[in-house]
Amino acid sequence: MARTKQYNEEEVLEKAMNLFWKNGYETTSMHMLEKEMGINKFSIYSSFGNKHGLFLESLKHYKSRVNTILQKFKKGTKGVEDIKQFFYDSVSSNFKDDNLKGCFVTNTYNEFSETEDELIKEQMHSFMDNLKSIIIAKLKMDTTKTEDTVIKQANYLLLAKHGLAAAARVNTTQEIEDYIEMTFKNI
Amino acid sequence: MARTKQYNEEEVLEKAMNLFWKNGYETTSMHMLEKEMGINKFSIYSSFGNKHGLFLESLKHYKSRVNTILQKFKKGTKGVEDIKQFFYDSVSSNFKDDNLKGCFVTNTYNEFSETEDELIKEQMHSFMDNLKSIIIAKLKMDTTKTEDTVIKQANYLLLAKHGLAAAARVNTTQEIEDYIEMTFKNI
DNA sequence: ACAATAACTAACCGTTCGTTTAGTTAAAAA
DNA sequence: TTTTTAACTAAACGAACGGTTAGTTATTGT
Repeated sequence: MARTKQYNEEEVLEKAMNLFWKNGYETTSMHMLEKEMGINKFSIYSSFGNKHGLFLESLKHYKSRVNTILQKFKKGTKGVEDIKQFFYDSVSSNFKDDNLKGCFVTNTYNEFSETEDELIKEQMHSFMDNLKSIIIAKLKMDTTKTEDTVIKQANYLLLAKHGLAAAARVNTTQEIEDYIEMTFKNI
Repeated sequence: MARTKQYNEEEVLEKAMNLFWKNGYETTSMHMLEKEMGINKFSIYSSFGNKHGLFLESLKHYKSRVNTILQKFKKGTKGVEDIKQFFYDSVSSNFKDDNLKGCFVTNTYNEFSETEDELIKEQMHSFMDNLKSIIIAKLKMDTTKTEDTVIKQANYLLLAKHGLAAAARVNTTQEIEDYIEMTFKNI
């Protein structure tokens, strides 16, 4: 063997993820990534292939990070109350260090909505489908709801979650809280 | 005087607006604008200064176009019912010619949320503030609501409208309709 | 100690970006 | 008809983009 890597791939990936999360794909340049990750282009390309590959890995890394919240959500037994708690958990990470970046998946969903990038779309759909099925499961815990009501409410909540993630970039904690409370008033 | 312009400034601005609306600011290149507007770079620069100026004019043009809907909204006398109708009016234009572009102002709001562009932010805030004051006026038509309730509901609806505009790019007519109906169940 | 090899640096690749400008064309004023 | 001047064309500008590569450095197994 030969020389060992002087950087930790997961560490620099975390930094890349934060930059992509904040600025989106197109706005983040390789130059910015070099500076933020603390390694140069050669190292980035040898570790992640290209900018697109690095972005995909950042997305996957993000998904594995939010998996903690998602697992807690899945395990809940309180139905609608779990969904509401999940909403709160999702935005709370945003207000930790003053970085209002929204949800990385939702941001990406919006930025790539007009493109034909299959790899990105696959990541988006798997995340959304998973989320939807969990929401449906929670709603069905209330056995008085009809199948039709469950579907309608699930669609509503998914859209509300989408909007919440987008709004989390620009709104205050209070506005977000009011929004969540109001959203669950009639569910 | 000398030679007359062979293009109509408002006509080419309309085309530029549609391109910016669909793709956002950064993704839209001057080359694309040349092709779409049907005039070349020189003409664009002499009429609109630069890309940023053209974008600002496109935004203003958009705002004057949606002013029709906004005036109708303002004139309404049915309170909450007017707000709901405004939500429907806002998304209906999207489904006319299969172009799911959302709301141009909201798209811009999201794209520029991390920048320091004062001119853009000014356009955003004037639009949002105006919208909020109209919503508050409509809510206050129900005199049984307390001031606190009005503010909370106004914030809720503003966020819902924001989310709706973002979702209009990716969701189906049915999902959008369900979302609006469900949104107003909580008011 | 030394050869092998992977990690590194830095300069450079071809494109495309937004913007400018030299040169040409055409319409209005004289 | 001639002069003036703005509208036009097209080529070029420097900077930045994502990506590559020749050359150097350092660590490993022998």
